[in-house]
Amino acid sequence: MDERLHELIREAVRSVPRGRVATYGDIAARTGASSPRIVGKVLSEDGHDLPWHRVIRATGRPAEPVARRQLELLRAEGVLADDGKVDLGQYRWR
DNA sequence: GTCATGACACCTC
DNA sequence: CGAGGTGCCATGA
Repeated sequence: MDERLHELIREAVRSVPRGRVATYGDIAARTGASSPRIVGKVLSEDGHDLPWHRVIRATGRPAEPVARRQLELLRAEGVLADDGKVDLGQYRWR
């Protein structure tokens, strides 16, 4: 794994504004990651100190393993989820 | 080298 | 809108 890319991804996640969200694909495209999967890997391994809850899947639903906690954190920032699904059209970053 | 796994995305039906 | 199949790529056995 390229360390520079690793840092770029962390930086991109850090740059997501409070009250907004981004998809794994968005972060991947913005950082040049070869695949959205890489983003998920970085978050799971080294995302504990990042606003990881602002990164969700393209469907608007958070990743399964942390879905419950993620929705709470988002709700605390003003990102409302309709039946576990975030309105990307409204909250998607840039 | 092959095979399986996973905080994913996209296309079809 | 959803379910299923396919593509994707780093990692570890």
